[in-house]
Amino acid sequence: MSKRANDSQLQDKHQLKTPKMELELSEDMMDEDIAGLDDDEDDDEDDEDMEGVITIEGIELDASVDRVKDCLKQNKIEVEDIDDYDFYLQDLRLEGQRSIISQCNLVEGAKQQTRLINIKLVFDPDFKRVNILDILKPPETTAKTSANTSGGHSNANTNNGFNANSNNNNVNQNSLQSPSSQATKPLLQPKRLIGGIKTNQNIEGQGLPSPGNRTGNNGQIQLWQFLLELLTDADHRDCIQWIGSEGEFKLNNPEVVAQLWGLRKNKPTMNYEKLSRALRYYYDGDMIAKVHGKRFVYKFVCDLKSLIGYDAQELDRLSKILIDESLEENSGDDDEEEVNDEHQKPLIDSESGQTESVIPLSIGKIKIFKPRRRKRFLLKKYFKLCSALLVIIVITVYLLRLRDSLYLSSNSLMSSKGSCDRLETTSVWNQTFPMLTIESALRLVDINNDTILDVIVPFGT
DNA sequence: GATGGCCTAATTAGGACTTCCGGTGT
DNA sequence: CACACCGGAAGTCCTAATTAGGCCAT
Repeated sequence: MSKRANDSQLQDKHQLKTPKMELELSEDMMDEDIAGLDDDEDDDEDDEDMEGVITIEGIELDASVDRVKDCLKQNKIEVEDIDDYDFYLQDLRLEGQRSIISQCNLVEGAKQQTRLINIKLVFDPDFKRVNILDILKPPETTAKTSANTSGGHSNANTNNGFNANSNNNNVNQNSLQSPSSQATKPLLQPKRLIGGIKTNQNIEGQGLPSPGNRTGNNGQIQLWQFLLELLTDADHRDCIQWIGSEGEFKLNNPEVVAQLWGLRKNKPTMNYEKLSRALRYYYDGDMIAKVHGKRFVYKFVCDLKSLIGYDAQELDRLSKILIDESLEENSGDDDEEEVNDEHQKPLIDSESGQTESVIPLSIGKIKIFKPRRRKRFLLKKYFKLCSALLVIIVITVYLLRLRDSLYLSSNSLMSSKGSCDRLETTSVWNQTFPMLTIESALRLVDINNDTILDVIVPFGT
């Protein structure tokens, strides 16, 4: 709501600043690329205060690592042997020729929402490694403009753009530009995509088809995702926050969290009692567990690192960095009064459809894992069933033995001859068998009709 | 007329909760 | 006693998959 207002204000501001540029650029990118670059340099320095971070703006959605390398070369990045560098996205090594997006599980819907992306990366010379920090989506207007102008962005076109950019030597603090992004640079309001979680609301909000997986809960945000989102959102640190570094988090204000959850799920009557029930369903799985003895404290017991690329500690740290970063950006953004809420976007952002500022895409290493709740549940059920069967079998055997013993005792009572007090063996017949292999249970049968049970030791050959 | 392809609507199946409630523990 | 917490049971909502039926072309 307020974010939306702020974002739109910001966009308005930019549009007022350079209304013409956008139009002209749409018609003739090449010329404006250079102009746009000059115009952008100041902004870039404001944008990128993090050390060594390079942003490539407006590169094609399906750009490969090699393509990014070309872009870096053409922008004269001062890194030796860039070809020797490997690209990593959240510890996942990316293949050079495949598109980056295809290697980080971008859903179909995301492809339909944008044709250009911004890539934030940082060099790690020690390990000859380029770490992709963020994949960002330019705002809707940018994407649309780009799409319109291109048949727009063909490859030939983009090459020109990078050449035009080669004036830019201050790479560490500046953003690199692809031509289509330069056209709209003043409008750029990058949206963090890494770790973004798709929500149906947002997709629908964009009037786009739900991309879909086949998990049965397609497109709907799950509670654990929502909690992660809140936990990485600076706006909600007062109602929910990490405690410790082991994935524990506390609902400082459970009712508020529940209301937010209800808001997201369109359940106005949601409260903590219901939310906690939903949380308890996670206990059967390996997603979230209760921290016993601590009120309103739960814990992510899943491997967040493999799940979303960050563990709890990193998420907490990164969200703090985001806050700091945003504060710096705000202080750098001297002349305008509006607050840029971009920094307050959660790392795990599946912001509701009400705020258009974030286009949530399942990109990056987010994979929607099904909690193994169902499986555990079925196993539990199976175990119960087996236990019940076992009990029945034990009882049956016990009853049978009881019956036998009763039968024996009744027989011995009936035969007044008294009980057996000694054993005597008598050879009835002799027979040699080649081999006795099968042994059965001992049986008591009255073979010679003397009313005394004979012991049968059955063997087979 | 038979067959196959395509499209659409209805049905089914399953996951993830939501709602309610009785009970337990602190 | 209040309140957090637990877990069973039934219901809801949503989506994907499957099925059925109609239409059309060959």
